[in-house]
Amino acid sequence: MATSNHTQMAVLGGLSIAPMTGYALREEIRDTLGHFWAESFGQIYPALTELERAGMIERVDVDGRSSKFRITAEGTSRLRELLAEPPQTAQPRDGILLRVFFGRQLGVEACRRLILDSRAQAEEQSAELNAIRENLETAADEDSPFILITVLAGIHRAQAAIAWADQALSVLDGLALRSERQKSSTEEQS
Amino acid sequence: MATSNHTQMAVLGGLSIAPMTGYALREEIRDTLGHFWAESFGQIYPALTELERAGMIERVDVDGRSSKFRITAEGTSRLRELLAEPPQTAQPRDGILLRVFFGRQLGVEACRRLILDSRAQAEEQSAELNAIRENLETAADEDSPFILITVLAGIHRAQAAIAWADQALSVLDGLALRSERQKSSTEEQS
DNA sequence: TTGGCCATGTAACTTGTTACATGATTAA
DNA sequence: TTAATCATGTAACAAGTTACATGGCCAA
Repeated sequence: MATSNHTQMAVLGGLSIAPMTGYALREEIRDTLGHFWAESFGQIYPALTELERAGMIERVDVDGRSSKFRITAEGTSRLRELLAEPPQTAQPRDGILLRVFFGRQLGVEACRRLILDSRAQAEEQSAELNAIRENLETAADEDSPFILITVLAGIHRAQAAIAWADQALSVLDGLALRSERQKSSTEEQS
Repeated sequence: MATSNHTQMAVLGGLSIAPMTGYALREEIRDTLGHFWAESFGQIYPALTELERAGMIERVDVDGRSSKFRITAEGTSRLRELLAEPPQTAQPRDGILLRVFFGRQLGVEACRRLILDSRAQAEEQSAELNAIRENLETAADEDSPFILITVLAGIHRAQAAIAWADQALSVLDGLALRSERQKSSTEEQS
């Protein structure tokens, strides 16, 4: 499979920060871009092969089984080219919202659980990112302000998810209350 | 291509609200789930064929070139089954954040433009969804509270995107200021 | 000596988009 | 009569995940 521009972008971008092996690249991407990006081995290794063939990256520190890759001058200009392309926003797909949308079929209780779970996850994420944020705010290298901005995005999103969950739960409470009243008024009629 | 569970979920879900043609289904999905879900014709038509063969949906109003589909009892129970499956959150991929992350390569000005664009989009989205929200809050049918919850999610996200953009821009301003000062102090030294 | 991590790579599969082909109906 | 919209469907392509295969190194 020919690798996508996006994967090339992530790979070249990673190597623009420091030379490393394919394995380390995956780890780096998972740990630092994890909250808004993902690449699997099945993408990274073919991308490395392709980029090397095109002279965008080169091997250094070849030591038998493993080798670090370094970005070349052509690679850097290719990276800048890719970054300058307009970002095509992928179609959003949110399994939780899809389930909530059809909540009448799923049932109020199951909806509540879904929302509570996603709230808990957002809390966790927010805490994690805030820890990273503190380190970044004192860092002085050239990359960290940009990294900080992406972390702030994650924090805002997590906070929004929490606020949404609370509001959603109160809507569901109102729903439960209403059906409760309906039930009792039906009983009175009978 | 065998259709995915998610597409089946969306198709069965759509038909659980009202019987309609494949074409109308696409429109409905685009217009009401649009801010968190997408399906293309290439997914919908094979899914309809498959679901019909499995007895989950059936044709009504066949009029030569077009036919409406209605969900059957088996279809409804299949839908409930699918909805109850744990939502697997797809790997997030945000092209804007990826570009900002490598902002040192992309340049501060290009970053600013990206962020401003995404802010404008979020403003638009927020306005659109707020209009929908007003209609939903007065609606009284059984589906609308759930739909309202998904709309609220979109509004919270859009607001978060706006707040993030403003914060990000102020980080970039600080960066520009700092490099400005560095330049002038270098000039003093020379 | 065994299990875990580092490291590389491939193949099969799943998922989804886009472009194309076709044709009816309807409004300007 | 011509363009837009409704409607259905397929084929080619693109993108990405997962599982598998392989093997060295190191610590308990």
